[in-house]
Amino acid sequence: MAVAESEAIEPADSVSTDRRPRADAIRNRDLLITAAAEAFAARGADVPLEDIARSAGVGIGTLYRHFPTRESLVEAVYRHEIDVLCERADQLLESMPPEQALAEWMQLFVVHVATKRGMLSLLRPLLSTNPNFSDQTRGRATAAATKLLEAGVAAGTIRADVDGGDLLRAVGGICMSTDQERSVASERLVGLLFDGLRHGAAGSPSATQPGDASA
Amino acid sequence: MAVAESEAIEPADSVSTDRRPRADAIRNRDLLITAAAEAFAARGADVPLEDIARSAGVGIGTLYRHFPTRESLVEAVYRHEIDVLCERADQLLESMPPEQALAEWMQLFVVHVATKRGMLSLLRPLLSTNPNFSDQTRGRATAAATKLLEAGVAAGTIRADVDGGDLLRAVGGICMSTDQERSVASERLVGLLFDGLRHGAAGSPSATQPGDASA
DNA sequence: TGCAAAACGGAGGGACCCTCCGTATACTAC
DNA sequence: GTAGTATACGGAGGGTCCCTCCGTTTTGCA
Repeated sequence: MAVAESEAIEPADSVSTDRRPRADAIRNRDLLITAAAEAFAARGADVPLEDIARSAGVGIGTLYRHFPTRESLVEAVYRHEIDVLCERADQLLESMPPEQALAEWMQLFVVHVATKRGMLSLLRPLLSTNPNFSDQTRGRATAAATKLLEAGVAAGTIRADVDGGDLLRAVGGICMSTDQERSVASERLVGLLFDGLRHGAAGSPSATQPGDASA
Repeated sequence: MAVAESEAIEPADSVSTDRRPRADAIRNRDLLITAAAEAFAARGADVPLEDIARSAGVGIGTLYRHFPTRESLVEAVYRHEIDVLCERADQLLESMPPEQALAEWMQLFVVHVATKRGMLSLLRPLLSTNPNFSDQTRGRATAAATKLLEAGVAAGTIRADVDGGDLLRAVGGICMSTDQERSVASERLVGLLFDGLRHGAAGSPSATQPGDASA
């Protein structure tokens, strides 16, 4: 999985007083993020940074130049994972019916959370002490979820009384609560949730009232 | 603050196949717990264990013999803090009217949580992966809270519709949510909570219904 | 008072962190 | 193409902390 476009190097409107980074710098940064994502997922938040540098094929000095602290690396990995997830939402919507795209995306979300589990002990303090970072990432993810939901509502296959924020909280909550290694349970529960989203859609025979608490 | 009695060395009913520890071992263990509590509170969960050993006046080898892992030390400190808190509940009840004892104890609780804040990042995983340890400590604390409440109820100065578990959750929740360094806010909120406990006591002029949500 | 068992202390090897600076590489201007 | 320079790379090395191991000391019992 290539790191996506390294988030739009430089808006043209800014005077180029600070130049764009050199090509090798961009490449190495991406290699590091990819290697770090794998390492955190496989070996937890305490992986030696030297191992990450090695598996990315760069020197330890390069790692530290790009990411002065372990937290900054975790942050970059997290941001990148959110990027990928948002991007996939668009791709899925283009290639399949909205409700199927939504289902796929929710399962994708589970996988991504499982991947991030290793980083969790570092991610939590980061999110709680850094509100504008957490707002930003949450906002992006919510927007993607909303887009998927709205497409489903427009097609009449998804109920209209759930918004992106709700969906994210529900899926996230399920992933967090079933905190065991394997995510099979999460996948099943998220599937259940998805069925709930179909239930009571405009086109469905058995529409329920908004706010109805029935399972 | 001396470490209390090193939790009742050995019940007499067990055949002394395993002897009681030597006096210096007991003393050093207590010194280590005291030093660790201070160090964790002052410098967070990452204090070098060597510093703790030094400030306890023992060698690093001694620390490791008593507490093979950092977690085991954290656990011992936590257990000891709970001990002290429970003990103080009894002392307070003997030396002042029940509702005053309860008020004092709640404030004491705030101070103790503030003390433990440094250990929190190690304590959380410990509590969540080790259910019977958490049950045990929670049970002890709940018992102390219940005792204080019941004494107040018997005296007619504390309302009867709150149990020890509720109280602990409420006070604990307040301490956790106001997660800033200083605990002044916690102390004020806990004071507020205490006033709520007096409100609607048997002897109070303005009794409310159990379950009444009014402040 | 003597003697084992128990406990102590800290040297030392290993893992990891992070900085620093000599070397290599990619851009730019000509 | 080429020369020059800002930018980026790599990894040696010094520092911190971890944890084990074993010679020495202390304690409690007979």
